Amino acid sequence: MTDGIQKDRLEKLLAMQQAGVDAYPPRVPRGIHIGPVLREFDASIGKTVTFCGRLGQVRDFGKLRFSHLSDRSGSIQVGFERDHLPDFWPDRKRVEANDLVAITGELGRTQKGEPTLWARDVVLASKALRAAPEKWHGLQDQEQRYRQRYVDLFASEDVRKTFLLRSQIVREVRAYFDSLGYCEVETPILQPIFGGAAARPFKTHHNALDMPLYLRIAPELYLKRLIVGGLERVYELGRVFRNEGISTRHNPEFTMIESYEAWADYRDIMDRVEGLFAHLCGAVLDNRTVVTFRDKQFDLKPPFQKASYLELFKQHNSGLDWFDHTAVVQRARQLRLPIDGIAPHKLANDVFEATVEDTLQGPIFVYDYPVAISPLAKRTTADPRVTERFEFFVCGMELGNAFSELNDPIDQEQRFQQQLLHVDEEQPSEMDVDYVTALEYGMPPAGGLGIGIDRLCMLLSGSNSIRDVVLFPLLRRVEQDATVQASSAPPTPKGPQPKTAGS
RNA sequence: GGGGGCGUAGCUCAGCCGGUAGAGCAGCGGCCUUUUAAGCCGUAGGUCGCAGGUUCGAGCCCUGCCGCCCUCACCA
Repeated sequence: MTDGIQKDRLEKLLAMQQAGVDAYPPRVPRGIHIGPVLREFDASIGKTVTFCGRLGQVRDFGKLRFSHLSDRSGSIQVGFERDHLPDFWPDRKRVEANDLVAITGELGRTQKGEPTLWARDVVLASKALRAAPEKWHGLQDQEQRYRQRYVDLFASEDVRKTFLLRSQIVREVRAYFDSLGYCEVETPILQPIFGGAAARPFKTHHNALDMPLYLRIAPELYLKRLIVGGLERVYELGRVFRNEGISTRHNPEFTMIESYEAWADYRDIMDRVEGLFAHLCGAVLDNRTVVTFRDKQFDLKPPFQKASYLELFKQHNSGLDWFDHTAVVQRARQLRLPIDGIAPHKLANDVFEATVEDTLQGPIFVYDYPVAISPLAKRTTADPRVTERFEFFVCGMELGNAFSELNDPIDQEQRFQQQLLHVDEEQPSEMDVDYVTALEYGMPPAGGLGIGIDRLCMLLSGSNSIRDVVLFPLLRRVEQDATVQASSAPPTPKGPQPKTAGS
């Protein structure tokens, strides 16, 4: 722990403590936010205020010192004058960049017009024992940015802005569904049978019940039980977990919203998606509709493009029929896709993803997916091989998935049976019988929707990696420094070391 | 899991052909009451990711390992 602590800072701390200063006082004068004051600064000149925040680099002129003080809302210059700070002056060099302080002073401007808080009282709120990253370059090391997000956040205004934007997006997504009469619900994260998507789950165990459990890969099957129960419009915004690869678009735990609306079909849900984007552009992008993502511009103003899944498949595979297995295998071979042991419908979808997905600049709705890859969606009346389902894409990235929910219990049971023929790690090994039972009690026609909130945030904030919109992305654990372990647990001379909490 | 790149002072980065470990910022001492990447003078600071190997000699070459980034595969 003492590894990164700077000796000089520790010495300053000790010197102040010996002089009777509490470097970590229980409370300090509470201030007001800097940002609002700066926005109407001229009206505040001459007033005495208190600001609390983190101190920036000090510019020292002997009897005069300047620094900046930053809080969440903004940053203002602080002027320290010897003649106005008789009590603080002896400690001036012990309170330095990165320390947290509460400063009371008079608002004014310098000769060059810079808004400045002329300090009259400085209270140390918390002494920092580590230095902040260099002001000019900031924190460049990606790994350190993710592992020590707290540093990244205070060192970079852009990072702060991104996560404040995310907070706003989440709030406005909720507001949108709330405004349509949806109610927010919470369903189990620990599930005895996982379902609602195709993905490998995380497995865990409940001791008292001596029962294996899975962390949910989707809330879908529980939410539709609530539609059976008559809640009519529900959504859940929360974490799901998929035990799969990590990439710039995938984090093992991610946030998604799923919504279900009774008496609606997938066309209605398209309207919901467009409505949501319109709402978000208004509420979090100041009515901008064009965003820059991965060096391209995308106009999120509805209506979005629409294209049929099977048509797109044909277009990008020289007229190939999705259902012609022999031809699909041939094409897959041509594309050098893995073929062995892949179920026909999965292979055909692999070909779709390999040939079509990257071309979907969007925003675009891709609609009417084959039933074989849509086990929970209702068939179209025109073609029973196809379902009323759409996904929507921006920049080749899938943002969401929606369909007219299958409410025919007999069809649903058959499809579950069908899935059990191709059991792999991504499929539950048993049927969710209770879900079928729920459908047997009768579920109204309903339209459902799932949206990846992290990806939505990537798009709206222009972030290239999901890790830039997840505060603490999953990273491999690094072995703690030996000195840390030694100081946190007394060494035992023999026998195996008990594992410390968190290991 | 495959391919590519990276890891040097608290931070940002140099380091040639293998020959004493470098700069800027931050720190410390000094000067300065209008700076805002302040300036000037001085000073201190290193497990070169870890472990081996080759060599008279390794930050540099070789092998293994650890971690991160990009990319492909799987997925949303």
